[in-house]
Amino acid sequence: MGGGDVPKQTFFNLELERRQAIIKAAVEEFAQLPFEQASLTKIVEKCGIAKGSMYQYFEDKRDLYLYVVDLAYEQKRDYVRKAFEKGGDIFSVLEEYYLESYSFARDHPLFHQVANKFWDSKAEALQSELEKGRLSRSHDFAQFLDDAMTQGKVNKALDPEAVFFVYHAVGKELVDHFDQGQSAQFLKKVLDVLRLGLTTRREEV
Amino acid sequence: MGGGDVPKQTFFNLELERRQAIIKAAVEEFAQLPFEQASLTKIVEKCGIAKGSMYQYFEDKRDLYLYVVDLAYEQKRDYVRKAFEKGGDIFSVLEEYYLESYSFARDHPLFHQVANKFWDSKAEALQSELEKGRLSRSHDFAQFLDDAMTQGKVNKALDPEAVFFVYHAVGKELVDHFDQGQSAQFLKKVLDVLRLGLTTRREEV
DNA sequence: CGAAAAGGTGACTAGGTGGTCACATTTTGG
DNA sequence: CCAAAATGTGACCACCTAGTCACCTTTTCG
Repeated sequence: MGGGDVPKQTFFNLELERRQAIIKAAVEEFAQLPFEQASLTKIVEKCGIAKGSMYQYFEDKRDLYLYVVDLAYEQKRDYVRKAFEKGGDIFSVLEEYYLESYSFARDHPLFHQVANKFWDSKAEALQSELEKGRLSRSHDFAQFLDDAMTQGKVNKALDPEAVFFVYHAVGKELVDHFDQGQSAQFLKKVLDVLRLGLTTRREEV
Repeated sequence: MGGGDVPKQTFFNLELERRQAIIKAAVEEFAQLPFEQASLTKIVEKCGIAKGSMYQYFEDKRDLYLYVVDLAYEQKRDYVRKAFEKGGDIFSVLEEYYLESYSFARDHPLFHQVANKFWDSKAEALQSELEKGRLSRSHDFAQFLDDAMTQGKVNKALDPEAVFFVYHAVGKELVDHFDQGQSAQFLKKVLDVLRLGLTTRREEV
């Protein structure tokens, strides 16, 4: 989630307390509403600074938003990184990945909502950022899947693009529903559906 | 998608031409922007009627919106119905279903966008309508899946809720991407992933 | 000390929104 | 034919938005 212009230097010169108050208010607002509907006015009111001050720290609303989204993904990376470090086959890595995402959502619900809502943004001003994020994700997964297919872990007859498509869809839906208390049990069952497929297998797995 | 208050009688007393102009303008607006961001002012300007007139025909913005969404789903039903009439096993019905959805999106791109955007609505005023729609969908699918499992077409070891979850996620993503020119070929491949699962099968299918 | 630079401010602008209402026009029907 | 009912209208209301800028305060530093 590469930021655009990121905050100006003045923002980092701020006392910690003030900086944190701004971040807190912004995170709360952007967790509740998508970019287009979130209100900068409400943010400055919530953290008690003047409207004009905000424009000393950030170029505009988009700049503040992308900074907050960046913060959220920084936090999230600390969690999901563990899944890749542990290693194992593609299925155990994916399970670990979603388990870590789940922990992140539980430990940092506001950051989780911010990160998640980001992908639904329709605003013109965000489309290039979204495209960047999507490309980097699909590239990472393609690499990962390619290895698993070469190793014979994943059915070579499948279309890699279609596999990515399915995983992307299910992953997004999973993460979307973390707020609403989806259990780790259920996560396992969803991944089973993907692993095994719908039709009954004659072999034992 | 049961409407709320539906249009007032005055709307149906209107000359066809005027009524169609209103529908056309509303569909165009709601196809482009989600409910919250769509502008009633722009709609009345586009179809050349007075703001006040709109409130003679509809209770409010939500009422007009739900009417348009209803129209879209009426059209869509005419397409997807064919999938169920044809019969066949669960896999062929689902393939037919998405093929029909695809045709609908191609024939009525604006209606398709309206129907699709509906599910992303975050507005408080629409949540009860959304819940209604979701419940009726999941009920229909549950029935369908239950039969397929009883007949042994679908692996009985899978969790039905997890299967629904996966199908719902993938279905939504498929339909979302119809605008961007997804081919029938690709659709088949995505359904293959669901049918067969990721891990290689020892038996031939 | 004092001047210049940096930081803070909130009233203000311009532009939107959904919804209303007193009034004008048209249609209906006794 | 005329009154009453139905319909059409757009200026207007209250409320919101992102962003600006002239002015004030604080900090820096020669």
